[in-house]
Amino acid sequence: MKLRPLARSFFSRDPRLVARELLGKLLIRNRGRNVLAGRIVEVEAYLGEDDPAAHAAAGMTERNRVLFGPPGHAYVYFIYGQYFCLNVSCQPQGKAGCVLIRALEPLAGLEEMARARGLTNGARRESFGGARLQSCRSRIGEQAALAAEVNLTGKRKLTTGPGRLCQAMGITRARDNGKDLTSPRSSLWLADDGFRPRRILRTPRVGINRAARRLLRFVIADNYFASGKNG
DNA sequence: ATATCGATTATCT
DNA sequence: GATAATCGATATG
Repeated sequence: MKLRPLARSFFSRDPRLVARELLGKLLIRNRGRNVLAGRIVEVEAYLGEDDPAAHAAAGMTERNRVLFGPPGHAYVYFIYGQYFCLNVSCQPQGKAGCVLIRALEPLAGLEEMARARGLTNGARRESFGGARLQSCRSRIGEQAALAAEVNLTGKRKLTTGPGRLCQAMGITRARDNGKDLTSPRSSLWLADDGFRPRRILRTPRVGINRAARRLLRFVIADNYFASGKNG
């Protein structure tokens, strides 16, 4: 399947539209020979200065200035003393707004991700593949299939959650804040592989106090890798 | 299965 | 000095 980068114009719109349409797209990390990739399955829209929950609400500061710059760039911030979160700037230059990427379905570089997340201990180490799960079911039987599902559970811990996915892909403020996400030559970029979500859910945003009732979280319905419920 | 809590620091008031 | 767009561990039903 061919990968198409997302154009600058894709991001130069209302964050609610961008959020909805980012579902199903790919986030790709190029690190020399290594490629880490995941499909976006959960996002949140943060509007401009009229959204009290947005970092842009109080106007431009040193931290959030990427939000006021050109669309399609990474806004990475540090939170709770230990995690990073990745956003994509939206709206034309001068107008703030962004989409927070909250969960990925991991597709490539899972061993690397597990290492970055500190999940390489013991039984979780091996066998992340879906193909292997199929083969377990047919060849080895129920016992092994059960073991493979344990691995699937582990797989969910790689990139479900905004802090986790940044850790898995090595995304930090120092490395990635302000980076252009529309170019395949960038070490971090967004792509369309033709996938379209079947059904999309809207819910309140997670972990905020202000404007807590607005339905600005978008999730691919029934996706195993979205945060919250289990698969 | 749900609830609560501690970690740890850049950023803003 | 208080807060925070989180996570993982622990406690409890």
